[in-house]
Amino acid sequence: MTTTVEPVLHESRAYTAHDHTTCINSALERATVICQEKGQRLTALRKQVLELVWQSHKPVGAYDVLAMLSKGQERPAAPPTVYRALDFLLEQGLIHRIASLNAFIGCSCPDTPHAGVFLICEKCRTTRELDSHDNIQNLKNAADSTGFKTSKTLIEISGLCPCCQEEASDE
Amino acid sequence: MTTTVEPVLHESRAYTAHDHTTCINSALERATVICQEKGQRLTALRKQVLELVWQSHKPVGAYDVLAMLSKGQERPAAPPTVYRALDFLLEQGLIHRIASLNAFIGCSCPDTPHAGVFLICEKCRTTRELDSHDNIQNLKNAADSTGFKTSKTLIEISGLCPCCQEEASDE
DNA sequence: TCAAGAATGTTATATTATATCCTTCCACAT
DNA sequence: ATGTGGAAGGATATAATATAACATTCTTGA
Repeated sequence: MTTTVEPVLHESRAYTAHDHTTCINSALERATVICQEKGQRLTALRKQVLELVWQSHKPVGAYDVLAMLSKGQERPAAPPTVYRALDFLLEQGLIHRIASLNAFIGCSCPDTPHAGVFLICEKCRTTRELDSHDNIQNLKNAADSTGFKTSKTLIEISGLCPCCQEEASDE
Repeated sequence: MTTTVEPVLHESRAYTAHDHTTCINSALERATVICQEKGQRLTALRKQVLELVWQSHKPVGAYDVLAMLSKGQERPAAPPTVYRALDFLLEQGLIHRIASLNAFIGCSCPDTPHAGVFLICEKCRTTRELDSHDNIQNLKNAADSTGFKTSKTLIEISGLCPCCQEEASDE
């Protein structure tokens, strides 16, 4: 007998219309708590950058954040400002980096550190995080069985999200 | 009962001393045949770039290739020259791109198109390609079971190769 | 209150990648 | 053999991403 492992979607709302302010607020609140518990300083800037990353369910480039951050400011922010904030958020596990897009996305389950599996829509870029712990473990095992010692896994899956598949079939 | 799937290492020599000219030559020969069969033109430039990518079992940056290519030339090559050759080699499946390093590595089994699983040593950067077809398939299934339609998978595993683990324990 | 370290600001530059236009080369039909 | 069309490569410029290095400000705790 085989145990079927159901993949769990961390951010199940990514594809459907929803009150996105809830996503943002809950992300900010959780971040606040997490940083407090760890004795890390979620400064105003870092919080703002986190909020900007969470503006959508699509990965955001550092320079997009930079532009949003600078909007309306007399003196625009400089790249290191953003990269440092992003680095902090990465370290705290509050965001993930999507290597194939050179972009960043809010982590939908920052409470426990984890390697993400990302489903990236090639059409609309909406990106969903999959909790595929067993698959990751299997990969790790495969790697380690060759004598390798795994420290990080990076898994990015590109394709079409359900919405964009529908649109494609309409045409 | 469970079937244990043994991972297959495509380039088993990556970590051990070996006559690397054999690796290069065999890669070039296979590339020649593959392109001939597909009616693709493996021009002198493309062949040279492939050879340069194969100089080691570590991913090589486009600008590294550029520098090697320009070495000794009166007029150095320009970036598009290299990127075009690399794009061609990627399309033909003769090399892979390692997104986490913005670098390229020769494909050790270019005869059949495939998604790679890469074991990247964080210390010496030696990178080995793992044939982990079943794991990839499982991941795809997990993704597709959520309504996603997978087209590409990117899997990069960082850690320590056997050699660098030994060195670390020596210290 | 002051000192130390963390965070941010500022300037400059490194690194990676692409757009565009022009020239050359090659395969093929004539 | 020769012209032609499209692919390949050369050349120039610039876009996009990321970091180095140093100055200033802020925070926290002694």
